[in-house]
Amino acid sequence: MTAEKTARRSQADRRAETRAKLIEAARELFVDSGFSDTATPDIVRKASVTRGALYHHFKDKADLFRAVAEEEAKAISRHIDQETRNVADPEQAMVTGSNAFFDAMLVPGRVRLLMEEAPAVLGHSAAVALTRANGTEELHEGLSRALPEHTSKHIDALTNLLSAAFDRAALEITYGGDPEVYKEVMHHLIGEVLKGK
Amino acid sequence: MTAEKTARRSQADRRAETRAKLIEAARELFVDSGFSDTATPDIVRKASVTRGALYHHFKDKADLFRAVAEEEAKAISRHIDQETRNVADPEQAMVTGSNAFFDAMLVPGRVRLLMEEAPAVLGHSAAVALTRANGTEELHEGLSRALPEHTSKHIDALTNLLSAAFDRAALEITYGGDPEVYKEVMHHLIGEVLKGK
DNA sequence: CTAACTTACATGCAATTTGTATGTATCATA
DNA sequence: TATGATACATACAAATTGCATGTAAGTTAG
Repeated sequence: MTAEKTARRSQADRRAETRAKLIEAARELFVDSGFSDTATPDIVRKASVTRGALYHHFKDKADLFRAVAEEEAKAISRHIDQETRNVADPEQAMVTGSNAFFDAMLVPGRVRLLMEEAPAVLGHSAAVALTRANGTEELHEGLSRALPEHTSKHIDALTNLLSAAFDRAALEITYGGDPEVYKEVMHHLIGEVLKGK
Repeated sequence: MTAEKTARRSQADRRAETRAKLIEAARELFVDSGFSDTATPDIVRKASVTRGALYHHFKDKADLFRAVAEEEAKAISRHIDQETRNVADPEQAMVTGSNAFFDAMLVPGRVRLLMEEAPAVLGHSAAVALTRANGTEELHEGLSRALPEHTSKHIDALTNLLSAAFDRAALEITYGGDPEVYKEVMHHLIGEVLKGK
């Protein structure tokens, strides 16, 4: 039974554990204070490790932020995939996916991390690449089916712009906007686009 | 004739001049390196003033950034207002305003400052407040005329979401996206929404 | 089983950077 | 021209970052 009492942990286990502790502690502080107002000594204190561990696992502070943001994006992806997994109809998948997106974005800190901090810390390209995997497929799929006469470049662009609207809606909701209003308007928006065939 | 040879400048003139120098130097560096990778000693060196002057005029580095961003937003506003000034028809004003927006956003650095850095440095609310004055009136006006059956809350939200799409389009264009494609899709998007009456 | 090696961390340090406190020059005004 | 206010200049203390170097824990060849 592999002697479970602290002794003789495998390297992989040690590694995974301290990485996880760092990412969790960093997430909390980045959410509370933002990237540049969070100091590495605070992070490691909260994680109960040393700065040496941090710089062993991550290239620099921004690299740690990247890891945090990636975890967050993956969690969102997982949630959306799980919700839409059994929805066959493309149009229904868009609705379900959209609701799942808003649902996932309610988790405290996600908006702050992915939409406010990430673009500045990682740059726009890297930031959208993170959320690129979030329900975009369902949206893209639905749009290209509904608008077959459009070129793929146009569909891509349209997906991108609607995706930006989704992001803004989530942003406004976390800043006190009425969730129902924004969801309705968002669905209205998509509805009009789909109708426009 | 107020002795124009460096001597005896008015306080207001001194003030305005060093403020302008600081804002201009800071703008260049913030655009090139981002907010947190720009150091105040570099800013004042480029502006040919001292750090004392900087902290006399601005509360802190973020306050200087705010001034830079405000200047930028005002410049955009001026350009849009100028272009739409003589357009009476609300629907035409939306088209003209939209083109003016994209035009204004082509000025190097604007996207970086207002859309990438500002949300992280000033927070989302302050950042959107800056661009709130940018062509939003034309958009809001056009939408509420075309969709009279919607509540004002819904019109506000719709304006906000379309505004986010505009922003994303400008962002993608500066990152190499095809301007024509994004403009077309943006106009298509608005067209569908207006039609949907 | 142990010596050699690799990985994971710990600690100390040097360089920047920020904001402030305090001093000085320039301008306005009575 | 004296007095006050405004606009800067300089010095400094504290905080922060990344790296360099040292040590311990884990892995593997023989």
